[in-house]
Amino acid sequence: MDCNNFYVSCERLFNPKLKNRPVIVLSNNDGCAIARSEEAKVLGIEMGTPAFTLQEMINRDQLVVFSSNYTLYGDMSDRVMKTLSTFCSRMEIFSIDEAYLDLHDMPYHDLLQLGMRMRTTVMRDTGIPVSIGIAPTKTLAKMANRYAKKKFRNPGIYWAANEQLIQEMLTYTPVEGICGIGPSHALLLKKNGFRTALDFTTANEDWVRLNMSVVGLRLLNEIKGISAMPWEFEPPAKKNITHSRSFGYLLTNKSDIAEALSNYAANCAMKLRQQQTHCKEVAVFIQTNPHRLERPQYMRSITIELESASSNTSEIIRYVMKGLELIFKEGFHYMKGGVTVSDLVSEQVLQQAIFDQSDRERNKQLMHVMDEVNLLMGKETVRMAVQGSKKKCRRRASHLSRNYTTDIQHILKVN
DNA sequence: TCTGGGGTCCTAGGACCC
DNA sequence: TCTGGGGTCCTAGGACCC
Repeated sequence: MDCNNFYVSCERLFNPKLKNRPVIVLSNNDGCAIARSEEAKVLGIEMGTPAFTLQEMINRDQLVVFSSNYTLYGDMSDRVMKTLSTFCSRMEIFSIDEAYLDLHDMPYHDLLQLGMRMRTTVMRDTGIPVSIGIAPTKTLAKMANRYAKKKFRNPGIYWAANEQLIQEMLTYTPVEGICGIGPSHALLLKKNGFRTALDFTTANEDWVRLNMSVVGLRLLNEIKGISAMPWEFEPPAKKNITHSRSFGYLLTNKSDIAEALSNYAANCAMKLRQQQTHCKEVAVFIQTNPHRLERPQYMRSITIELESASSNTSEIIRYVMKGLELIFKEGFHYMKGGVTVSDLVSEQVLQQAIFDQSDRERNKQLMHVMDEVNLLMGKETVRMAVQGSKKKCRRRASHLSRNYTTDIQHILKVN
């Protein structure tokens, strides 16, 4: 199952006038287009088109544009997933707008009918249009989903129920349309005479292993109908957590960058606590604008090992500041920076460093109180001094919609 | 002025061990 | 004719996903 133009669909839901109009949703900082309505696709707007190149269309009212509103999309995603899970408990949520359902043991003879019911129920209960592909393996199911979108838009569903229907789909799908084949492998395959997914099924296994590693081999099996991707019904714990952003403006002062990075660090620390892990490594990077080749470029990152694993906001900020000291160079216009925490360990199996003097239990309570207050009063009510004031938040989002489903102040009023 | 952010997995090669 | 063999761990870089 895959939601159609998900972010755009969420925005339209609360703004029905946007039906049949070209609509796009922009990335963070209103940088580029990351979701497009069908009408916007027809206008030729590609994924990743920089927003400033679309300004004229927006001014002439030919295009409606939104900043991304992840509070809204996240909540709508929960609703879609909950609705789907009433049909089948063996469900793997793959991304904010996609899920795999294991229909293997479903007591249905006609899976097409089941799929139709899922679609209409999700539409009725959440208002989000979805497409469904049904096939023997995950990769084929995903392909069936794309095939449904392209060729069977109206029912929005494709069931590759037998060899012949699978073959039709494989013939139609070019190699780059296989999920898992990116631009570089697509090029390689085409150079070697494999144009469609059906061509790929005839590829020699040793050749695939050699040129595309075990990942390619797995893919080959999957499109031959042999399942090679295990199910993950529980979301696995994250192995890294990154928070990185364009600053919104070019920064030259170390203190401004420090403020931004400490906010990113605080976010990482909060996510660590949410999944009950600590990190043993902190990495920081800063970079200038790579699109401005005429200006001096600088980009550096550094990874620092912690003395003992931590999820403490002030401690992680301290390491990030230390990293910044080491990599910052005067005289550049910095555009973007980020913090990654890695080498994560579960809170339970913590080992304290021998010379670690800090009062762990007390700090833990402090963090707990901070998280509770922030949960109750809104994100970032309690902050570390180095994070600066919330008002100075530089994120650009000039076309933000309301949090219709999560904030009582934002709820729609009906006259 | 202006071009996103957050992940995962795999491989080759080096360092190191007995 | 010929230099031992068999491992593990780490890292950087590549490829891919939404």
